[in-house]
Amino acid sequence: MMVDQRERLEEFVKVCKEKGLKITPQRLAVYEILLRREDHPTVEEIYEEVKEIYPFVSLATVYRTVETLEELGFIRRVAYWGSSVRYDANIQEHDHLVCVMCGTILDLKADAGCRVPEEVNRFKVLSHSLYIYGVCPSCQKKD
Amino acid sequence: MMVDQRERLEEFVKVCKEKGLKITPQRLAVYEILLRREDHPTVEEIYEEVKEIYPFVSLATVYRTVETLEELGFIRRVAYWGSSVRYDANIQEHDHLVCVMCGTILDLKADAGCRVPEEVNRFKVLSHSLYIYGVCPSCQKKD
DNA sequence: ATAGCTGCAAACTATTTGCAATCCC
DNA sequence: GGGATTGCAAATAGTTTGCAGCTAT
Repeated sequence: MMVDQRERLEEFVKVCKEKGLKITPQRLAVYEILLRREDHPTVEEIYEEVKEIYPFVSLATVYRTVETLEELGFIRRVAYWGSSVRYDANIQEHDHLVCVMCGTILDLKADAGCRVPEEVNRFKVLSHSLYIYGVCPSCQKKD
Repeated sequence: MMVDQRERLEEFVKVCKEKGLKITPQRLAVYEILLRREDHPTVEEIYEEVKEIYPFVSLATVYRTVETLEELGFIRRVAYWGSSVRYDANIQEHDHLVCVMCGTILDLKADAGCRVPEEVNRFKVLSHSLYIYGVCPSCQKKD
């Protein structure tokens, strides 16, 4: 697990070098945080965590960094309900478990068994993901 | 199809009366538009269409109306990629076909065969939906 | 008559952008 | 050194809200 994250980080450094992008501490921090977290944080949440290490970081930088990471294909924007975008460093196909009360989104390893054809309604299919909506254990208690 | 829409509209009127909500032309127009359209419009798009009939309608009213319709369970917010929320008057369980180029979202009738258990990871499951991402025919041409 | 709605404008929240100073390679 | 990146502040885009007048029941 840890090893995999390190590999991903090294891959990121490699790709940045290839593209002439600079390896800044802020960039590494944002990607590390996203690799470590499993709850698909918002940009604001990533910012709060980066600030613990680099107190002078600006929110705009975090926005620009996630944009870069997304363009390079290292992270994905998660389809969401709430008012802000959430990001996910797990770029393999996987399903999502969404709490409709608090908005938390967890990854589900196993594909629930959907087989999606390469073409649907004349759309060229690129990927798919299954969203399961429910109430998480901690929100069930609140009720 | 038309009949079904009329039924839904009558049901809406009935529920409004029960709850002491007023049946205003703006409300009916918004719901009618959502029933008729199959592309999950944004609030702005609904507003543009309502304006054709009621030129003095305000965007805020459309926002308030979709909120009401959502609370009453007549429409659903669709998980989305773009920057604005999209709404869907089809409240039955169904899957979505999303164009990653233009953001259009189409409904897919047939369930792709996912069987989701009632409890996953200790979440109480309420519903689920499958998102298939791809490129729509018209965006394929643009490339 | 009156509670609920509407339109307007102002407020808010999330995100993007321009720019001068700064930092990696 | 020099282009890329950053932090700040200002600008946008999407959405919400307060309020006075209007409308459906």
